[in-house]
Amino acid sequence: MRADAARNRTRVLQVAREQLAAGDDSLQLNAIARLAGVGVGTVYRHFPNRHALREALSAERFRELVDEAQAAAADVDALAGLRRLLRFTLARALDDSGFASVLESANDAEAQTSALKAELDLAVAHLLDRARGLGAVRRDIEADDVRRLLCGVEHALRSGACDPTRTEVYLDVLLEGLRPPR
Amino acid sequence: MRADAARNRTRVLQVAREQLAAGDDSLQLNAIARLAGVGVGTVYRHFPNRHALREALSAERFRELVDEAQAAAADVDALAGLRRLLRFTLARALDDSGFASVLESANDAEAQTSALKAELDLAVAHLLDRARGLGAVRRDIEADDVRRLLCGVEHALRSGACDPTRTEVYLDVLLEGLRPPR
Amino acid sequence: MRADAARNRTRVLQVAREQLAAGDDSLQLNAIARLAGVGVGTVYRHFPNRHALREALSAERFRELVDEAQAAAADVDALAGLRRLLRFTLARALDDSGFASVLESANDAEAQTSALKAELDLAVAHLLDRARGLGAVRRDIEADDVRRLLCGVEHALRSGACDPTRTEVYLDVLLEGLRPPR
Amino acid sequence: MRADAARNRTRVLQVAREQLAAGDDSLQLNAIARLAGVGVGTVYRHFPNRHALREALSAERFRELVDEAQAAAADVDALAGLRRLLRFTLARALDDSGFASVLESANDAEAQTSALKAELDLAVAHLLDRARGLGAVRRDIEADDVRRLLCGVEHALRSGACDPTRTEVYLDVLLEGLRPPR
DNA sequence: CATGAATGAGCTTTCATTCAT
DNA sequence: GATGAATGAAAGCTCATTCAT
Repeated sequence: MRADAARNRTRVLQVAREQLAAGDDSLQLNAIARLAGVGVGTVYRHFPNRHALREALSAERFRELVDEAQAAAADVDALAGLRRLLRFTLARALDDSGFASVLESANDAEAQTSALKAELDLAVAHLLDRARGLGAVRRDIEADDVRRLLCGVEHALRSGACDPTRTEVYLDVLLEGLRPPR
Repeated sequence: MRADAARNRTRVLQVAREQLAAGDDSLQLNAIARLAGVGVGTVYRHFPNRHALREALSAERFRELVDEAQAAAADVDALAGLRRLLRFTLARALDDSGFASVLESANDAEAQTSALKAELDLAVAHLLDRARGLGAVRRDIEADDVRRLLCGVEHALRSGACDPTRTEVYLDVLLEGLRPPR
Repeated sequence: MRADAARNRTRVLQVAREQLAAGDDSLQLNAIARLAGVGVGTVYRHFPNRHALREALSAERFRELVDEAQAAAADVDALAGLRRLLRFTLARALDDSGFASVLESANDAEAQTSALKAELDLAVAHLLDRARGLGAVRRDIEADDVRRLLCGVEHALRSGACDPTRTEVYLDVLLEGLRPPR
Repeated sequence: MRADAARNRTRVLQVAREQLAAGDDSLQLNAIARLAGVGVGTVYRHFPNRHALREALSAERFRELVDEAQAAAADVDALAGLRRLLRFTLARALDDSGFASVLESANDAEAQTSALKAELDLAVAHLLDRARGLGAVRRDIEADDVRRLLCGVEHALRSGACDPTRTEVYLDVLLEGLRPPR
């Protein structure tokens, strides 16, 4: 990538982050372009739509999530690792709706996002396999399902007053639900 | 309500339904007004925003859901009733995203919707109470939680290819998750 | 027209005039909207394109031209009237390129412009008829031709350094050319 | 000029001609570059703007016009030569708006164009001188004026439905107008 | 209360031009 | 000199919402 393009890309991401920090989730590409001192065309070239921008904004945190998942997969106690990973992911998704939407979307704008998602699902698949060995996870659930269900829980938590006790309860419901039926 | 007002309201709802049936979920108030041969202002008077319109469109089906919930609450087998009710609700929400959004929203536009929701939650509360007596539902879950979690599951199902087997699995995960932890 | 619409229309025209006075012939609808404190949509609603705006800006001066043409048609000396009218029109067209483009265009955006043009051509037709009676105008030339040829002369004058003596010469060439061939 | 530069220049001109032949008068430098398999920068190096490209595209036909003018200047019947030359030029300008714009412009992009124009004006000046001797052209008209007035006539013909009879009439008006006033 | 023209913010595309490589 | 990705100004459309009539 050309140096000036990289510079502009960085400025755009920086401004977008400032907007989010200021409590504006709308990520209006026009406004961002103006604030970044850049033409709209430049923003659209780098990020063809809002979702692509969200993906770029989430890339770093997604990388961290993948690391976390890999650590969890290597945990001695698979069940504890699973619980910790889901709690970690849920907290992050609740904190950052952009991140949640990237995690949930079935249509990635950037190949890098799909790659990260694949890496995540791979680590989670290992984790699930080991947990299954302990009788802690049912047979008909894959990494993909866990990701989707977790986003569902995040959704359920968002729809209503933010109540920290609900977070723990819903997370527990999910973990119990993942166990093989009695 | 004046006779012409009632007529207009009916026409608007009818056109909105036609639009949805034609596969257009956008419910653009301008377009609906035009197709209904009515001013935009008239549409806005009856339905201050898209969500209010969705509520009106869902009222009938919501009423049916409440009936179903009351029947389930009266079922001899509370657990079977719960499962049947959740499956019924999920099917409806998956079939009709407007209905799903009304079911999920914490901010009702119309008092009637809130009333229906209260009636629903009341019936579900009874059902849960009885199920709890059978050891089939954990203590820290209310009717409200069930509604939100079900919407979460609906969300999880939507995010990805429509796969009927997933519907049953996710529903099962939810029901298992609702049971008291082992 | 609604009072607010009329107000906005007026403001837009006023700003457009200011822009022209400031030497900016580009008539950018976005810029005008901004300066007029009005949305772009409003400008586009009133004036679907730049040409429509030019027509509106020229309406008054076009009306004056029609009056002048009617006066010329009533002149005792038809030939003098014709010469005076052509000189008047040419001066105006050279002074105001927007006016010239409205005068020349075959595709009017507003019906009012077409009406004015018809009125102009009617007056000129009378004038030509009388001049023909004096042997001062050839048979195969209509009012429409005179208007187009005058715009051609304006064009010829514009293409090159502005030289007042050329104006008189070219005008004379046109008037001599309109006479019946010897 | 380097061999590859010459090759590129040729390819660009060829593609531009194909575009014009296909009815696209916009001569978009980006599109032409793409179709020519060449960078935009290369097109801009050869032709700093659209007008420069038009001049290059017209060079050959302009050369032919100059030849025609020199032939006319050598014609025994100066008046017939003048008429023939004007008719020839007008036909060419009407057929090719790019050619017309090059003929008309007061600001040539390429020195070669200015040279051709000078050569043209010289031949026309001779022709006019001889015609003046026959009393067929007024004193206050130069070759430059004839070129501009002819472009004016072309303009007048373009503004309106294409009507071959008008071409002859307007041309006649011009020739009559060029004669000394009675 | 009904009406719908009017409003204007926002979005996205286009394209002439620049400039880093 | 060649290259073409990158730039950003401008254009003009869409549509939710308002408000004069």
